[in-house]
Amino acid sequence: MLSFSEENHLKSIFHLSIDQKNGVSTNAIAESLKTKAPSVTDMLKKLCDKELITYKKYQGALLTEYGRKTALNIIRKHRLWEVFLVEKLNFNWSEVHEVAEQLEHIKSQKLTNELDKFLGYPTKDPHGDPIPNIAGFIKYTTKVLLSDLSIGEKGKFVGVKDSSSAFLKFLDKRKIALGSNIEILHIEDFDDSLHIGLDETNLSISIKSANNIYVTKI
Amino acid sequence: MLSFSEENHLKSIFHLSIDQKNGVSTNAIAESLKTKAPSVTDMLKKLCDKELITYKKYQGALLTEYGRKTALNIIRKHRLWEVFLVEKLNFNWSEVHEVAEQLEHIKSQKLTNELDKFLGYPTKDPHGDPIPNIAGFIKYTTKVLLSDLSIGEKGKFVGVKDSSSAFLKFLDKRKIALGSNIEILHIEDFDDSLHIGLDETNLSISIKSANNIYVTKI
DNA sequence: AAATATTTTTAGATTAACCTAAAAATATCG
DNA sequence: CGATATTTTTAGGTTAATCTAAAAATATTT
Repeated sequence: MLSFSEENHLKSIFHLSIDQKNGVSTNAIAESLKTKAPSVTDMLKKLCDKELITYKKYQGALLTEYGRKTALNIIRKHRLWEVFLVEKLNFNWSEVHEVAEQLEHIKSQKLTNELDKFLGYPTKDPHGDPIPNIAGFIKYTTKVLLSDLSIGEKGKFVGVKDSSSAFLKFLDKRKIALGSNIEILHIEDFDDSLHIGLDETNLSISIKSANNIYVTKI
Repeated sequence: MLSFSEENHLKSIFHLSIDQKNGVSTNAIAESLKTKAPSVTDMLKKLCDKELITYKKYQGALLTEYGRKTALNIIRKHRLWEVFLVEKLNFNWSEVHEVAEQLEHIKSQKLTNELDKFLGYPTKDPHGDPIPNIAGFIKYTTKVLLSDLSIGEKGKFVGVKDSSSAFLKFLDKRKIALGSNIEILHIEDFDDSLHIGLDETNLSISIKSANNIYVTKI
């Protein structure tokens, strides 16, 4: 039975592995968990003993297949709870993360699978991130950053990169919601800001925002 | 912010206070939490510092008003989650306790209150125990043990005293469910076992079982 | 490639939540 | 009521998860 801290480290390693072929660095994990490097080193040794990761001194951490499955199960729970909070309990997508961080640690296979069934086997969480199925399989959809589109191209808003509360509220205010259709109308030369067509209206967003918005080309 | 252990101690003190006018004893708490007396002594000092209980050496623990409200909030969450598990996720009443023990520690006022709303503001959990409302108010119903009824008296099954999984499964097997109408037909002299009329059928149960079944007289 | 900078690990402390063994206080019983 | 039993506390130890400071290894830069 894993502790909350062990689970959080695994999850962190999983997320940091995505854009990283080699081992995940001690410092990166420490930063993502808001702890210090020595604490992470201790934990890496423990996770290695439990065969959840492979770890050699100074070489960073890599998930084993067992560790990967374990991490995916935690992420599955996190995202299912997020769906529950938004669809059944009137939470906004900007306020689910903190609560899901707690709920993801509840241990009960039956709970997870019944929740999945109750929600109708959702494949995406409220931020557009894919939900691993019971076997740990993730259905990725090809998506690009809004900032990668050229003038005249159109995309459908399918997810956010940084799902911080502040950014999600920013999107709410501008009525940019998952599923919105976005067309690049113009790119400002001097600050790279984008003029976009959003469903029926037009607006302007910064390059920083465009770097946080995932779309599928249409 | 209270730790899980602090919350569990509070809950234990609350439950043990029910049939106890004086302070709750260290040993009783230790037994209910499956820890040892010295661990409880440590925790009582801490809870006293936090003004959740009053505690004098050798005198046992008494909840303050603040401690009582805090304990009731944990119990409220526990019982709401039990309702959720049974009504929405197909759990049996004999398997909800363990999971609710975890879920009761999730910290989010909004979650608790939205869950309450989602469930239609239930007043009883699946074992017939009352659910405190948001203000910590509990609506007690007058109930007696089945073993307190005399021959010829009738009662409606409204709750269990010991809600151990084994006892709940025993009730399931005999189709004794919350809401069942029970009539005392005969009491066996030599072992105090009861012959009862249950809805349309008759059966015999031990005095030990009758001591675990709450009914309202009808 | 040597010097410097950065990262990571080791060493040793701290805190929370538990424990055992023994001492102290309270309760019970003849 | 005094002896004995029980309960509770104290004293001191353990483990998990954190920390700081310093040492060691790796990476970068000139």
